Amino acid sequence: MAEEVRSLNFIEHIVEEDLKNGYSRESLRFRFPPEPNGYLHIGHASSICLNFGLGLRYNAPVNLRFDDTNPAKEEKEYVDAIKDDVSWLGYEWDTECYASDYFQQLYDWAVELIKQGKAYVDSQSSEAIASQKGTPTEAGTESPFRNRSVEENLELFEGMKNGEFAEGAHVLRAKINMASTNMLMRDPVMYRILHKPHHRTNTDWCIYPMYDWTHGESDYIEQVSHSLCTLEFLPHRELYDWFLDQLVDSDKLRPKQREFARRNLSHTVVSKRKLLQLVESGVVNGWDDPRMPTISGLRRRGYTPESIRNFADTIGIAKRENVVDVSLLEFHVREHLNKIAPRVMAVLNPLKLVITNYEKGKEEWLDAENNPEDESAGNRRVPFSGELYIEQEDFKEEANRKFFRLKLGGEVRLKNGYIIKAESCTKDEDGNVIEVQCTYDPKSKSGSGTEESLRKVKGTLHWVSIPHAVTAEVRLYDRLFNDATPDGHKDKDFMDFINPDSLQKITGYVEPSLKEAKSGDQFQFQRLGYFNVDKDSTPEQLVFNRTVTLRDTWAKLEQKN
RNA sequence: UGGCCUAUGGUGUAAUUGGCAACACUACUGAUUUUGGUUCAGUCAUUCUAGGUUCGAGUCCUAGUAGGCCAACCA
Repeated sequence: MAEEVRSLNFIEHIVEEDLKNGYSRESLRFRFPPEPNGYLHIGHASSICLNFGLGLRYNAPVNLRFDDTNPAKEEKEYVDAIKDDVSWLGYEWDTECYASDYFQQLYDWAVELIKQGKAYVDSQSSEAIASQKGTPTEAGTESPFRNRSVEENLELFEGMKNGEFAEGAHVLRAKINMASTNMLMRDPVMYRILHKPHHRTNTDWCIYPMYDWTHGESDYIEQVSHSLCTLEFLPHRELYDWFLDQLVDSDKLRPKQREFARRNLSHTVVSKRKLLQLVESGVVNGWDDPRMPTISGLRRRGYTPESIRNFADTIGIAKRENVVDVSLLEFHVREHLNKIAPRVMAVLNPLKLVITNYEKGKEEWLDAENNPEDESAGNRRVPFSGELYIEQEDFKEEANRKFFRLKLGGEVRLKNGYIIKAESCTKDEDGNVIEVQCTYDPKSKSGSGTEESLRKVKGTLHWVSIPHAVTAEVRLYDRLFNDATPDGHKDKDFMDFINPDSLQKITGYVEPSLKEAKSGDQFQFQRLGYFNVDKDSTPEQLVFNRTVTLRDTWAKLEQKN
């Protein structure tokens, strides 16, 4: 067993340091805390892999906690989708938690804060409160309600809870410091009135705690040791700590918040608003469209959990701005699929090839290796006949020596089959080649062991026997955006960079072994790319998605010329 | 004009905490190959700038520069 030496990321360094300074290994606990207001995307995947990866590394529990404090935006549908996605990525959470389970405890603590004179009910409009907030360079001014008596605050807060007031009538604020250089410390709102049913607590509550007054406290209740979030929450840390200061019991673990940079993927957008816009404008066909950077989209596209986990592991975690090139993600799917995907033959851009010296009506079943990378994958049989499809790109009447494919008078091997020689071709009135006639060498059959079968020819083509071919709908996906950072331009909207050719639906011809392929099955169409069976697929009408093409050095060569 | 964070090849991350700048991807060479795939070998850096401390600085200090975050009854 070669021990892989991976250097620690800065979060792991922090944990190691804490371990050295008295934290016990048993006290470690992490959490992944999504708000159930949308679908998880590749950015969340990084966070999931970070937190659950830490759990695996330290054998520590990881909670899946839903940060469900805003009933206006949240739905059960999202809770279920999130659970699905985390599970699919291959992780098991210790406890399924909901911030809404802590509403009563949070309320009791808030009452405690009021009694200590550290929180007060403000009865101004949100606009008035905002205008008193000040700016980053100017201190704010104190609310006229800041010094209400404890009794009055208690009474009003209870009234808020009991539904005696309209939305917006009052809020509960922490009494901290209106002159703080940190805007978040200027008497932040802890509770607002929302007469909206919650997907779990229904109408039990009509006041809802804000993020800052929920997150750290939830971490504390769950005894999470390290609460990891993205960098934009860094200014929240002071407040996170202030709230904890008010209520932490010295014999219990005190959670700490640490921040890392969110990962940005090139050629994509990830904000919920923008993803929603893509869905609603019909640019894509839903949240799980294979072009979407959502986890469900990636899954439908044919990405494997392993490939996403390896990707997350490779890009690591740090604190600086970043744009990870999508080619790294593509590398990881190819790497994984190369090991596990059975090879099959499919022709997507057919050109008819007739073998003139092959006996009319004859068929043969040729032996084909399922996966050269995996001996245990075994073999299958592929039907061969005198009329085949090959790719149009694989034939030219004339070409230079760099062209390893079929040209008139040239030889090529048909994968798993015979060596053929192109003799002539026929064209339509526009001059397009519509059929190629060739002859084959009957002694050159692959695996037959004859001298002729061992003969080296430069090119090998994939093919499908026309009488045996199964037609299938094939969806060729490409990047959704033509720009590396579609939402990184001040003067242009990200929608301006939509790639109009991100989806091309064609009819392909596949070998008959694919007839039984089921939704989710993954294949390598040899020389073309990796494809999976879409959920739209039926036994009558197969549907394949192209996950990613194979690396194509020939295409690059051609492009240069 | 305030506070805070960040800066290492084209990209992302490392560097035993002051000791030969490493790994992966991309790109480019070449070898192997019944997938122009895979695999294998190789090429690509004034560590943002300027000073300083030190035998020695990516790492420490000072001053700049650039980028990011912060004024929701969102999370």
